[in-house]
Amino acid sequence: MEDYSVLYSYFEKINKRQLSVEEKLEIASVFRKEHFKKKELVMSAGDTNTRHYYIEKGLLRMFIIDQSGKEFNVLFAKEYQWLGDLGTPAETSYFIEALENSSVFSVDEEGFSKIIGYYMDLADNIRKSYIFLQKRFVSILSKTAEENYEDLIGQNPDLVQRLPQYHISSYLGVTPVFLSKILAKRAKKNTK
Amino acid sequence: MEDYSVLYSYFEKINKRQLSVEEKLEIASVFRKEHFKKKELVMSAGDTNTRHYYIEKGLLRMFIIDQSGKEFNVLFAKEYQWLGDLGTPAETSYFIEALENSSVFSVDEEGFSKIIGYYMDLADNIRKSYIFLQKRFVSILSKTAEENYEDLIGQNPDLVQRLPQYHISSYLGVTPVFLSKILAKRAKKNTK
DNA sequence: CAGAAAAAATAAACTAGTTTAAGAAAAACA
DNA sequence: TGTTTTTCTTAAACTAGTTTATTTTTTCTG
Repeated sequence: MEDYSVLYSYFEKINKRQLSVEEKLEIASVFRKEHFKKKELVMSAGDTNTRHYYIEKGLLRMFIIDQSGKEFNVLFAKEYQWLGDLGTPAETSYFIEALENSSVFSVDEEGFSKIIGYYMDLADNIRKSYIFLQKRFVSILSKTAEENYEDLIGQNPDLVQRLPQYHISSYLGVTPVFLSKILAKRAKKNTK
Repeated sequence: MEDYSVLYSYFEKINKRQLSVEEKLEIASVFRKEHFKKKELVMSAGDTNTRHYYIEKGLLRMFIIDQSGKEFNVLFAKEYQWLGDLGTPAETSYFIEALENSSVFSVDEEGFSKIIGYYMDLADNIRKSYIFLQKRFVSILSKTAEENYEDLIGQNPDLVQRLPQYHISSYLGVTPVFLSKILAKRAKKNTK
């Protein structure tokens, strides 16, 4: 029997009270625990009815592949964060890949609305994602790659540690080569 | 007495039935009809409890001003479209400005949830905005400004007519000078 | 319709970021 | 632990896009 305690804790936290045995049973009945190995694909463009994932452990990325075949990282998600295509059940244009061996609780759209609806405002959830993306959008367009890197390291120092550089560069919208240049410049500054 | 017929039609359309007199009265009681002259500011960064706008006539832009003082157009909205900061009631970081003399129906967050809730799924609305923004984000990062211009003209030919070039350039994330270059190149191609 | 103001075009010098390629360092693995 | 694979660095030539400034064109207004 899989351990659902992290998931229960999550709901107890947002709900600010203990869960009853019945509630736990219901949660366990709609969520499925899944394990993904590093490099394993969780979902692919073209999939319909994609699931939502609450991450127990690990690190994943959501990305797209554009017409020219280039990958572009839209976002990263780690322990205790949600990840999924909010556009479901429509056909997704995103891929999700595990960057570390990860364990997640997954739920389909139906279960998501049902269970999440009890505890949190779904609209509010999407709203937050929207606001996050808007900020990221403006930031990437209005700042230089160097400034955006500084912001990222300021806000998510651990992510920078855990991710290979070429994933960060893709997140920042620049080539790995250019990010490497930025880092070289940065390193020089810091020794001086 | 202001004319609310465009607003009623909107609700009748999404609702797929006629509205009763009582329903119309309720709508009229929560929505306020407002007129904005070209260049007039509808909302400003720092405002809280911003309103939602359903546009009867005209064209507006939502934009931010970054740290360096540069403006950046996030989106345009015209007749029969909704516009507003989905993050309300929190302090907004956006400005909205009328680009043409415009008339709109405005409603506060409370009225929005109340009335809109009857007819449409609010979450779904935000979800759509989110998906739109995600597409735009990826498109701007993965394509050249020239490709993005072609996309825009393909999808919104009228907008390109109605907007001054420098607003389009800001929407595309480039300078007006560079957009002008793109257009010159385009014009040459089309005469050849 | 003239004059003023706003918007667009053009030019030239510049910089942020790309591309390709090759070697160095680090990580994974057997 | 040595070997293979993956990741990172560096270099050099290039391109997309910026900046500043000037001129031309278009739009607005009295």
